[in-house]
Amino acid sequence: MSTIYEVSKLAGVSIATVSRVLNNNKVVNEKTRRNVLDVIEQLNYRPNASAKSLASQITDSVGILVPEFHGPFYGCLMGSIEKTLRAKNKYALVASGQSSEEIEKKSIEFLISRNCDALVLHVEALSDEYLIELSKKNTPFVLINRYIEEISHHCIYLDNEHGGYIMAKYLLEQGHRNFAYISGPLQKSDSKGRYLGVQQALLEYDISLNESLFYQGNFHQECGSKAMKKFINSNVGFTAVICANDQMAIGALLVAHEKGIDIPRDVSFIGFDNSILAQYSYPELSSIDNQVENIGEMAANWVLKYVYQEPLKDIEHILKPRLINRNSVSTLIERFIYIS
Amino acid sequence: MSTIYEVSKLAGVSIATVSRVLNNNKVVNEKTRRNVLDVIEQLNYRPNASAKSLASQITDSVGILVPEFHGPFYGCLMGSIEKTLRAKNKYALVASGQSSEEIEKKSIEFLISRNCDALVLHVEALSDEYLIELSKKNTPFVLINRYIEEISHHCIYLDNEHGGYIMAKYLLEQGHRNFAYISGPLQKSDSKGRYLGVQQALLEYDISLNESLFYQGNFHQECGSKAMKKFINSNVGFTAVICANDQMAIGALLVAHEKGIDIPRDVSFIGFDNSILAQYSYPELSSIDNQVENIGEMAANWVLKYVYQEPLKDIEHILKPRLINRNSVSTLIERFIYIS
DNA sequence: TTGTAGGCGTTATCAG
DNA sequence: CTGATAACGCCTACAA
Repeated sequence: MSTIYEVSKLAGVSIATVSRVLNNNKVVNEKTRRNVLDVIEQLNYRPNASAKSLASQITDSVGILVPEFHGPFYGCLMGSIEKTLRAKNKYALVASGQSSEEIEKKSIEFLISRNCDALVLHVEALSDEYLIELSKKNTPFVLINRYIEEISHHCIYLDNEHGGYIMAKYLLEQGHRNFAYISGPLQKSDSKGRYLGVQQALLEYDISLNESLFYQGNFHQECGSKAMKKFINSNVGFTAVICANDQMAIGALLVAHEKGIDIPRDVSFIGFDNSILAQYSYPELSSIDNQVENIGEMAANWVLKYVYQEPLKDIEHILKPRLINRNSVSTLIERFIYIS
Repeated sequence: MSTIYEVSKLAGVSIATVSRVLNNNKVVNEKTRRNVLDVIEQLNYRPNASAKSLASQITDSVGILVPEFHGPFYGCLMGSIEKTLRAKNKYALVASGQSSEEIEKKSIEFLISRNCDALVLHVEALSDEYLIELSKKNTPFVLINRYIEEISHHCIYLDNEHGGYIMAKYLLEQGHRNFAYISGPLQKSDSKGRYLGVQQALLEYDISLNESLFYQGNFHQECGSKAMKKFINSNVGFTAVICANDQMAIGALLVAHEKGIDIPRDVSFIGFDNSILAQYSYPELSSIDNQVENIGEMAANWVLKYVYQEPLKDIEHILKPRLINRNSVSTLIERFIYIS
């Protein structure tokens, strides 16, 4: 691999000049710039990243920490971050935190020790205090899908409450009045937000959730199945099941199938996340888009703007979810009209 | 951030000695090592990665190139690679190739220019020639799920032929004799392998595939649906549909549902990949495990063994798929016995 | 067993 | 506008 010295020698200039053209420093004469550029091409010279980092304190790399790489959410998130970063010649260094406080902590140190210019964090186990403390250190970071007031400028997240609101609202508008709700773990802020949003919509119609038609799950499929069984056994009537994510919705669908329930004729279902599962389920599941790609892009833009001084317009910190309608919700209104 | 100089000063030794204890060089006296270690702890010293790389020509980072980050396969792959690497304090740098020859090429240069010690490549558009040429350059690499004879030592891949064989064999053993087959694009080696394996199993039973019961798709869901429609319209009888991946199987399932076909009573289905979709489909889909995690781990081990000289046992280059049985295949034999 | 000193390939400050 | 030259922080012969 050729070095800046060889370029300077062949071009008949000093390494300082070569460095200037490499970094687009305006002061160099157009003629010498051309000449240097030619030699660079000719030698197929590529600057050494380590040397550059050592001298400039900039690595052009940003660390991404997510709980895990598989699953529909994090892949998309990383994908859109990398794509956005990459367009500006920045590198993505990745690590998984596995939802363990210790591993998340270590991963952050791991990434910092690699001199990442910035971090994008989707952490679950780390405390607010730790993150607030981290914000006082040297490495800037963005926090995905988590809101901490003291460092709100670092936070980019989905408006879960609005998401919960629109999913319930939609069902209400279709004429549904009797709901079952499968929640995520309520100590998690996203679950809480979704639940609050749902309740708010119900409140507007003076409806409250029957206790036997509420189930708190952990976002996995099996909970959805358990929940559905509980609902059916309760013998309390309902026409729609609202699920805090798609996986639990699928779990519930499976049980409904087993029990011979016709979907959406007998019972409607709506999920959250608009994950790939929603498209592939039977029937295809109506769901709430979680904006994962936009969030990733926004996070990358945050870094580009505030860390790399790229001229970008304002960062949106709160992303709004949208309803994606498929085939799992029936309109009671139409049917009613039709029948009568 | 403290440097090696500060450590050396406080410990009363030279930086060379500090460097030695950092790199576990045996020659240093146990007492001075302890002392240095203490000071390192005390100062919370972390070696500067850029400086280390510049001096040693080793970055401890390996580049991973996959077509995309989302989807069930690549997330798992990256996850298992990162986990394995991470356990040995190596970093994962990621890039997406987007199945475009140009982008794949640029991504490789991108990763090489970052001084990756090695690459793990899952590329689709790049030619064999390019990769063979690449193998002559400085940066070692592993090639995932692709076999090129000239650089076979670099290749780690699934035995697709065996996978095709066991999926057909299993159905045969359950008494099925009339098959429909939904293939992937046959110019791709994995599709070809799976197809060959299936044919081989059929051959053992003197069965050949009816042309109207063959469909070449592109691994996406819609193809599965189209294929299923074609099969049904052909009016040729079949009791089982063999699908070259899960997504197409799901597409076919959807159509089967629409047509009121009872699965698996009327028709059995089997997929390939054992992706998350297989668990979440209705009915849960029997499938062939594609060993993605083992492949990722093996690739990382390849790098650890041959690039970082970690003492590891032999690398398996060909991974064997396994049958994962769920609820989408019926046994004709039992039914026959039962009826008679 | 330890220390000295040159080198890794850039960037950036000062003179010129 | 260009050129010397001192960092940047670490590794590694070579010497002692």
